[in-house]
Amino acid sequence: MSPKESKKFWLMKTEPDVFSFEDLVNAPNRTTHWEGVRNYQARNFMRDSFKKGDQVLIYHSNVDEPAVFGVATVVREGYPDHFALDPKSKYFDSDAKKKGESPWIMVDVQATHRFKTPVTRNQLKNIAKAKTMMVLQRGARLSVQPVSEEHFNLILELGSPSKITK
DNA sequence: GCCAACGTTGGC
DNA sequence: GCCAACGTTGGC
Repeated sequence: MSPKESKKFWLMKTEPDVFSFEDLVNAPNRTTHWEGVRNYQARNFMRDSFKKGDQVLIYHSNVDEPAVFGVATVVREGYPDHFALDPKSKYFDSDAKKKGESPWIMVDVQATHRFKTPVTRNQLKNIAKAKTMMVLQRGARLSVQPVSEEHFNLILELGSPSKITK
């Protein structure tokens, strides 16, 4: 991939009932493996394009007030999501089990900055420069998506990030 | 809770 | 390969 095509900024959705930004902050070393992505396009981003040091906006979906809560960084690049092979996991994939290997990919991310003010979807919808963000488009279900540097910086300004030091 | 939009599956 | 049926996502 040429440098021009490489992406440095991403957005990842999570349902906070399942795993919230604070869960990430409270995880050992503020780091977790981002398992359970079961969409090919999202997987391909993690497999082919995620690089160490890339920055990721963490977005809460499927809640009353969807919003970006903070920033994480990629600390381990794509590797097989073995939860697909574990019958006890909610992310079990019986086809993968039959083949004996997982076609799914996860990455490790570490929380770096918490927003003093989460940047809400409603807020973004009212900002002209943000309207083209993928996450705001109607029917945009992709759970891992690229974000332009401009949009990333805009959201950082809006969120007043503070570095997490604990 | 509703339902539009989307991705996947499978019959043909 | 088409496309209807189905299951899921996720905003509202």
